[in-house]
Amino acid sequence: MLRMGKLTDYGIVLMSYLAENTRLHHNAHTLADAVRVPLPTVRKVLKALSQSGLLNSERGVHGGYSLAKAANVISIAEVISAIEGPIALTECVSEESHCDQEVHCVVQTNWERINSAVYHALDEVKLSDMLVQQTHINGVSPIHFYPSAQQRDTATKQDGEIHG
Amino acid sequence: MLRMGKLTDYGIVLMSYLAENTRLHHNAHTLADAVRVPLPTVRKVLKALSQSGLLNSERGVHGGYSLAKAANVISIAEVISAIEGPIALTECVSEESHCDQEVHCVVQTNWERINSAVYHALDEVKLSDMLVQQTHINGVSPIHFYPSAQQRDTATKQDGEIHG
DNA sequence: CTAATTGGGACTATAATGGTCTCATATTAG
DNA sequence: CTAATATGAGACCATTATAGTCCCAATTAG
Repeated sequence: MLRMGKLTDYGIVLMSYLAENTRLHHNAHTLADAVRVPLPTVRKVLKALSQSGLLNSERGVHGGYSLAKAANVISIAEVISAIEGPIALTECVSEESHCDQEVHCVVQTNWERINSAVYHALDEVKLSDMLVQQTHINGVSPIHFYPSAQQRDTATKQDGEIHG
Repeated sequence: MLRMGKLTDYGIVLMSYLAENTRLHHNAHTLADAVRVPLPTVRKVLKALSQSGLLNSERGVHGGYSLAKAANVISIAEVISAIEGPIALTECVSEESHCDQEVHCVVQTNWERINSAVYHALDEVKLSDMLVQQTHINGVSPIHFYPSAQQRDTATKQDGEIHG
């Protein structure tokens, strides 16, 4: 399986939630509650998202987070990059890598071709595309991403995967 | 970084090498030597590739491996799937997953959309695309994927990344 | 029968990830 | 001005996944 971290998973869910509920006031606590993910973990993700400029953050008593751009302008590639770093399937195509065997390597250019294909694919999918197909009216009812606390607690404990 | 295992990396290099040198006889030892990757590891990768039907294998004294299909028919998606398993960025979209929270999860369908985009992108890149842009004449001179054993041993040891 | 080769699977050390915690900084309310 | 609430930055550890290695069975040629 081509791997993406759980944190990135959380990130997309959080962004989707924020895109759905633009009216409400969102802080880390509220979001952790809505998304049913432990608060410290949610904070970590939110931190990364705001550092990358995808979220606006405000400190202080009435601080919180909000989308920095419209949902149809934010691509999934951006969200993934914000948390996983630049999209690159192997080390050698990323900027910081300095592989000793670089001079001898012939595969590099072709790897960039693969990465480019993946990046463009992810860049065409926008955050707003994650919201469609919901059976609710006009954005009034917020998405129910996760089971309620009670449901989660009564469920036979699996491995904590947040969606399945 | 969106992660792909090193073994998959080796796999693509091996497949590329086989595509370049269809004439030669290839066994695990020969390939390990050509690609400058430890023999046991190469064997592991070759095993996975032949199990997925991308390589034909023959046992016995003069056994070895050869491409099961033409290089322009084998997609990178196939090679990746052979080693990493089905291409899925998160657990929930793979077949075997059985997440307790499945019934409550609304994000799933949209995840499939992302995965589909990535898969199609990788499926359009063929193994033959990895061979172009080489400055050699008509496939006579084999690709020099890796430094010679001497070069590798004298190089300051990094983390063993095979290309960069 | 012996040598060479792949097939299948177990095993271990290392590295990456997820998750948590603590303190510093900022902002508002009273 | 102080207390309360919120984010920012970063250290820390346990768990998990991966890479890499090794062993033995099965197969084939000479």
